[in-house]
Amino acid sequence: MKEKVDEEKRLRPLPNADRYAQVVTRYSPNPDCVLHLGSARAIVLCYEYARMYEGRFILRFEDTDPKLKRPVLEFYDRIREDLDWLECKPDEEYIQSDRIPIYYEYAEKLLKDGNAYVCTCDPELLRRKILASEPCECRDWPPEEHLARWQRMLAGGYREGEVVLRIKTDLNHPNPAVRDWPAARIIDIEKYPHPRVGSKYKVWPLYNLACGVDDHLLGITHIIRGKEHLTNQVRQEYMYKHLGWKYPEATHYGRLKITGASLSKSKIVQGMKEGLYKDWDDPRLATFAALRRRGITADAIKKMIIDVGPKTSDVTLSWENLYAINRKILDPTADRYFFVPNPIELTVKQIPKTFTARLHLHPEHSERGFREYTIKPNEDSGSASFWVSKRDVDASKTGNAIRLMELFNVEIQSASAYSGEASFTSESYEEARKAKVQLIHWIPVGQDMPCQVVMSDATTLEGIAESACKRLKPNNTVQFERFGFVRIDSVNTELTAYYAHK
RNA sequence: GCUCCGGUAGUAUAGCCCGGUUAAGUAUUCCGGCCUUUCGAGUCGGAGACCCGGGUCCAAAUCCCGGCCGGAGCACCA
Repeated sequence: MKEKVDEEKRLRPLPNADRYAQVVTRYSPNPDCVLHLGSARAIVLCYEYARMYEGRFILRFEDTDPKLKRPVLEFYDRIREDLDWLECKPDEEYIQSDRIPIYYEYAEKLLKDGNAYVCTCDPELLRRKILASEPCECRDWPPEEHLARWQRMLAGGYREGEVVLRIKTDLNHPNPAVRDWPAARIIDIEKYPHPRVGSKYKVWPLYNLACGVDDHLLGITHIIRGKEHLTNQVRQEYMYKHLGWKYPEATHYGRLKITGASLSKSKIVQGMKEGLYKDWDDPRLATFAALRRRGITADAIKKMIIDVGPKTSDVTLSWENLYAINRKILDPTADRYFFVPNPIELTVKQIPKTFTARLHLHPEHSERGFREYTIKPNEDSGSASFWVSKRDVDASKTGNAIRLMELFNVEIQSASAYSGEASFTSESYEEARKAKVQLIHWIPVGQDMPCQVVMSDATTLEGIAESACKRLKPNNTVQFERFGFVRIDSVNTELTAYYAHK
């Protein structure tokens, strides 16, 4: 009784899921770049877990740094599009820059209860104090004083860098990074206006304040994020304690890398600025936009992420693996067509009659139909011309037999850089098969269209596609036989396709 | 340097918490056979791993200690 056949790999259960009425997860990107494969772990895991427990999945834009990690308007939509494409549609969406007053409210409460303070110390001095586990001179002033400073902060009575709101923790905490962490600061908002709310707010919450408050307010039960946030959990737990809240269950997974491609936002942005990449979907990038354009399916990405799971160790994915998953998805559905890269014109002589070739769109699904080509030899010479790949002709030396798939067998007589000559030898497939001759694909000259394939290194391969490709539509994913799977990008008088993988 | 994590075949993952029929399973990869009018798919077979050293125990990938290696954090970033 081995019922392993259809056993899809499943996610391990979420910790303490049964303690909550409904599981709520969130994905909270900073809209300062497009999404890429590195983001997939958070997105897919959050979404899939929410689905698995019939819970909710929330998208929350964390755009509270108008200066250093400046949000860019176009990315809000691009991120929504990416999530859409991944079929990880959020049930709710929030934008932190719309919620600034809420963070102010909790900052005030923290201040009032003496759990936070507005520090006016010199940053360098403060740093030394904290490292030495000593309070700065502001820390122990009465709450009223700090509340007053806070009001002055909001009113614009301080300049950028002069003050910072800090949450009291434990000055003796072994990790200096959690001691009295900063929660809000002033931004020179005239100089660095926020793309959505402009110069409306001078005081901006830092990650732990905004994220911590939101996770509680939005009812997040399970936080799934990268392990770079491990100490943020420790920091936020102090704030939760001050506020009398219970911290959600938190899972911190390791970094995701993929061989050969950089998953660093800053490098992607930099490459774009320098013009190294034409666009966010440059095939060399591992952005979702690029993967999509290359015909990598959202399902393949999801499957791979579920396979990887939420472990804390870093993983280095390999493209081969992604391709293998994608190929399994594409193979049953992709129609087959002929594409000849680096074509040469092969003239076949002594063709005894008119041939009609019927080429199935899919080898295992004949019901999908076929393409049909009629080969009518020239009345005088008895010859006809085909586009065939130079590589195929080169591989079979002069005198060798090859078979044009589903058509007839020929013998190569000569070949140069751009053309070649061959003569018809027989029609029978069995004969070719017995002799184990190479089967190659072909396109009748005249029943063709120019085609270029953009490869994964952004180079372009010029060639010729069969004329049946004229009916293809952008976004179709097909297999060019003996070449690989491609996604059709545009169809006009010529065809442009993006290479996915073999 | 300090504070934390983690190390199973090329890659990824299961097993570890609750030590013992797993002589470590699965996917991919690679090699070979079969099949196939694609260099795709399918199918059959093969190759390939518990970081190292101690300890506990009848028994350790599993527990303990040390080392090595890798990663994360140590921002008025997220």
